[in-house]
Amino acid sequence: MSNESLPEIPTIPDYAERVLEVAELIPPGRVMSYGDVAEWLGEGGPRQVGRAMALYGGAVPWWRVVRSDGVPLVGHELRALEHYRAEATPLRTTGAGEHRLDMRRARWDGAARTGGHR
DNA sequence: AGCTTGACCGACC
DNA sequence: TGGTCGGCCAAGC
Repeated sequence: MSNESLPEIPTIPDYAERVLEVAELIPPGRVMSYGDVAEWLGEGGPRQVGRAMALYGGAVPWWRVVRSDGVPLVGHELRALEHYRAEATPLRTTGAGEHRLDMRRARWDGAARTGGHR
């Protein structure tokens, strides 16, 4: 018998939960692309990771999971850039004066290594 | 069952 | 540097 007075507990799909875990592993000042996360996870694809982040990413460092071209999350550019500046994440300025992540330097592959070093 | 949509990606031009 | 195109894979309608 379910107690109808209890608050509804949002259930997070298992896959999404794994995505969130990976997001939490990314060290400050570094980022992973949606595709990187999917690849490391060995399941799903970039779009699945994107969906998971869109729906449940609010509780984790969402700004460290980005598009592979380094464009800050649309709709949250301000907040994201604030974090990047605070974490000293490598940025680059485009000709139009827009800030984008310098993926060459900011991309983190540490999680892809089993052991350890670089 | 089929079509559209999405916090995507890589190749091309 | 920047725009377009096709592919991708699951969720919604």
